[in-house]
Amino acid sequence: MSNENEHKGEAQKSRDFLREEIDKDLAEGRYKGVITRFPPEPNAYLTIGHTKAICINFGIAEEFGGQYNLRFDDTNPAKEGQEYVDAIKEDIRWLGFEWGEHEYYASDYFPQLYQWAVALIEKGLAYVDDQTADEIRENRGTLKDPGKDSPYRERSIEDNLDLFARMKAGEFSDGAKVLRAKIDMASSNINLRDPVMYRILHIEHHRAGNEWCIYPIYDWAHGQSDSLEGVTHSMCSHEFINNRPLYDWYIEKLGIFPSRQIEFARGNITYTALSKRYDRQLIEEGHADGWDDPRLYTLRGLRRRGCPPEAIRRFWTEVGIARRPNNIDISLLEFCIRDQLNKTATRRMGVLDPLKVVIENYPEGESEELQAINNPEDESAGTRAVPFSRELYIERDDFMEDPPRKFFRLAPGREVRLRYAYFITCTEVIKDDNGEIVELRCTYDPATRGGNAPDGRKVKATMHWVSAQHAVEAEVRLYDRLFKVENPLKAPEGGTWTDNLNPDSLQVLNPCYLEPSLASTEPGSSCQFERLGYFCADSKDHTAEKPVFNRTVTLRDSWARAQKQQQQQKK
RNA sequence: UGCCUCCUAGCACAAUUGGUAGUGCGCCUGAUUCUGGUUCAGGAGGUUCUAGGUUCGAGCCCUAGGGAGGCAGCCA
Repeated sequence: MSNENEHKGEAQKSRDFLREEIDKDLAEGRYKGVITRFPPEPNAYLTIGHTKAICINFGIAEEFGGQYNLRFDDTNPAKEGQEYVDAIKEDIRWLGFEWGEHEYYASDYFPQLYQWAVALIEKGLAYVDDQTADEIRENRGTLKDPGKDSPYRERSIEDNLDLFARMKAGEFSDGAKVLRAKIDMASSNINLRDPVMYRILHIEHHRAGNEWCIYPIYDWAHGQSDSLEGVTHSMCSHEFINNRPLYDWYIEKLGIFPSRQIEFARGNITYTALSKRYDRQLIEEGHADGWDDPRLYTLRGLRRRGCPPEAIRRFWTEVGIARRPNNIDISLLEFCIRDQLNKTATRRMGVLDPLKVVIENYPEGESEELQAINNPEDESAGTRAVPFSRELYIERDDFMEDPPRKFFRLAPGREVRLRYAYFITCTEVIKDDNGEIVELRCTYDPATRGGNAPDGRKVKATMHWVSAQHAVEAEVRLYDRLFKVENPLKAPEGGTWTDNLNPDSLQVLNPCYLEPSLASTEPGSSCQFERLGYFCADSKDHTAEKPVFNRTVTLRDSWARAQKQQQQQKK
């Protein structure tokens, strides 16, 4: 009671216009409760772009104690299929929403839609048009100029009823006729220039089979489906704003439950090309490895990359909702991923670019186990044992022979801490004929076991390491942004958009050396490689014998940032 | 050039509906730390697209202009 806001969580963020509109509708008694829907077309895999609509529709319904429906907008059998239905359901569940019994299909409404179409014909509000697709397009006019009435516009109701019935009966070939709403060919809103309601398609539907050869167009199916389901708030992206007058027209003329469509701006994200068309091209041309390529922003790709679903939901609440065009910085998503994983991911040690270290005063052939904390942010995660021995691997860039002033890590004569283990001091650098460093000789201080010096002396760096004889060999895939420019769809002069691809978006490291506990990681699960980043055991290729990890995102790294800045200054 | 929507720090959004601008991310500084992570403290950064007008007072209302995006599938 002391602070009501504390219990509201996300909802206490200042209210966006959608929630305000719903508040108003409820207060005015326009609707008694809240029912929303997410209406995917089952013709592609979901991307992070779709999840904004899911989070808004499902999230708001949940918040208002209402109901949310998953409805497949399966009105175009030419492009749709069951495999997408299954994939979409799986992806939404992974995101964290459960629609329960409220799973619907526009195709289940085909009979009702047909009856309503007949009703509109009877009211003189719809007619069968014999014009070809080209003629219809020509007569629609342009953005500036009004359209022309179809020569078939004034057919009698009887003729229309008869023709429409025969369309349904399969008497006509694809494209021979359409049913159109009779509205206004001179409307400044092109959607109102006698929009097509039905087209003839002699194609089997993945659910309705061969029962139908006429299929409703989006505008004619969508609003009516909303109404049938009692959807109160049909929240969709901005590009449908010009369709709203038509949405309202159908509902009004039919006199059915008045669902309300409200539009919000879709979320554009820097460095991404969120569209099935572009993803498909990337896959077909081999720039990406399939719909679950970890560099893609499909939900399958994100999942395989190791992005937790909580991060995606958090991302959209951080972004907020507005009507203005936007371009969200991808680093906000990265922040959400790190923040989530920081709280939940167990810590492990893994060396990606190994440099051998021999502890000269550590007895040969011996080893011991040291206790390491699994997650400093979560005490309940407990501890584990990590083996230590005379020969170790450390990260190559944790050593510099001739370090600059602010480099705190290992260097000749310098003492650092090996995490959870000992202080070591570098005594000798061994190089090959090319002058390449191949090995370091060090000594350790047995008194610092566990990582602290009894005499209280400090070191400036703590480094991760792996015992050579106990290490597990693994492949690690370092993913980076797929594109090197913020807006990948903007082709460079004289080139195409794929010229924007980042050639270094995937770097495969092999062999990497990981602490032994990592071999038993479950495919798909995440952990932090200390000091490096968050990694995820690959859901396809990872096995105990041959571990494969994907880098989800690096840790924030102020040292790397400073380095980068220095390099840029030199230029 | 028609219609629709929009314009507030680098990015995304707020501003109790007319009372001289805040939040998160990003950036910078410092403290803490067995992760150059986390956490904490502090800081920089805005002519609220422009110009007029109404008003004691305008980010908000009015007028004009500018800019961005969407719309001409028998796709959704």
